[in-house]
Amino acid sequence: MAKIQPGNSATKKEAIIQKAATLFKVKSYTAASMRELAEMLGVEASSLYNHIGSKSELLQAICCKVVKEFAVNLNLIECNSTSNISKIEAIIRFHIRIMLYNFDEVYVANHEWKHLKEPYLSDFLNFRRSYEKKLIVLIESGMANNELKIINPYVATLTILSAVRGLEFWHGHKKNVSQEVLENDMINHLLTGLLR
Amino acid sequence: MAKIQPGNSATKKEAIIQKAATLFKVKSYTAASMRELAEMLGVEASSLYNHIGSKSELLQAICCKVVKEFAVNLNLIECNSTSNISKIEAIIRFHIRIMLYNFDEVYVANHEWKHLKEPYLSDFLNFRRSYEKKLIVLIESGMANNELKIINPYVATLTILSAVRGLEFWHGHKKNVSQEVLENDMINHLLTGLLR
DNA sequence: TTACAAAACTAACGCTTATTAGTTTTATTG
DNA sequence: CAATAAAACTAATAAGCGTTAGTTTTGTAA
Repeated sequence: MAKIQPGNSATKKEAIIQKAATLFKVKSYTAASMRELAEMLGVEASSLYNHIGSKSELLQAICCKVVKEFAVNLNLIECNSTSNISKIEAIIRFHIRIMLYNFDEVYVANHEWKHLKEPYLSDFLNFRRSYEKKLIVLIESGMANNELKIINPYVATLTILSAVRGLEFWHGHKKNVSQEVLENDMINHLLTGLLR
Repeated sequence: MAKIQPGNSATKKEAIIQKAATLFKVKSYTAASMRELAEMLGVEASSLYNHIGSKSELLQAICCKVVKEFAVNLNLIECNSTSNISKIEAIIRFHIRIMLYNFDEVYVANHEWKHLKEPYLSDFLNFRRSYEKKLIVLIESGMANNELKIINPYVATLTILSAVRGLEFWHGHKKNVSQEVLENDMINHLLTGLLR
């Protein structure tokens, strides 16, 4: 009869959510079982239900937490940064850092949101749409005042968001590239291009 | 007692694989059931086993087909293109086109490879690693002869591959952006940057 | 020490899963 | 028309799933 140790997390529920994120990342949401999750925590599956409501609640908690972190940060950047370019820079840096410090949860939100139930699924997709839209506006504004060259703003946004999303692949290889090089070179690439 | 119609596919097995790709894309591999797949084809689940060996064989077929298409194309580009820059251009164009014409299969390969069984899982990961490595070498070569500016070649490769991988999001919005604009602007962005 | 609440346990429920076996229908060929 | 092969069917299997009910243990505070 082992007990769930909150560990770094504040509550036992948070400890379960954190372990769930790790499990869902490795096995995917549908393939992961509550019995496996319980084993990671050293208890029986049914014991989890003293702390959580359901499996899908775990996914909701993970995705919701990630959404909040992106929302808070984008708001911060919109208020504090000056030029459009510096805002784009700050966004890229944030994506790299959240990938470093909250990898499991961000990965699960990016890959498993499909299995959210309503209304959480709609909420999640609406947030993503609005996040993308804000970036498009940012880039359009940068084009309007001659900071940026004229290309399709949706394509530019897609390129930037996809590039930072792809940082999940960097996570396995990070020993070869420092965080500073990654941030600076990716910003350099996306802003000034690869051509000499 | 409906029959499986090969439709555009050559054989009935290929028809099943194509429908499986669509189903796995929408529901994910683990959440998709053979009963659902059978329903899409208008037969009972057990009837599928007259044509295929197992569920996981379907995933293998999808991933294997995608790997082959990328392998063949990269080989073609390496032989026929001249400068490193034109090779990179050709690779980006190919990724955009395969996303347009083989979306379901590429999507499934990108998202569900995790559920491949050995040795197919190792084969898939090895291919991806070697594909990435070839791009790194391409970029290093471009830097060596002053075509490209000096940034970390792994970061540049990650940025490019992630950007084209992110084209899965374009698939839902493609009505607003033509294929030509997408190809040209993404190449423009990745090669010459966003800055004016 | 007693009382109470938190959180673990065991056992089971009803359901879904991929897959197999055995049978029947359909289509093709001699 | 008869024979054969392809491909459908029905029915059942064993395993695993999330979750619940009821019970027992554990830790805390009066």
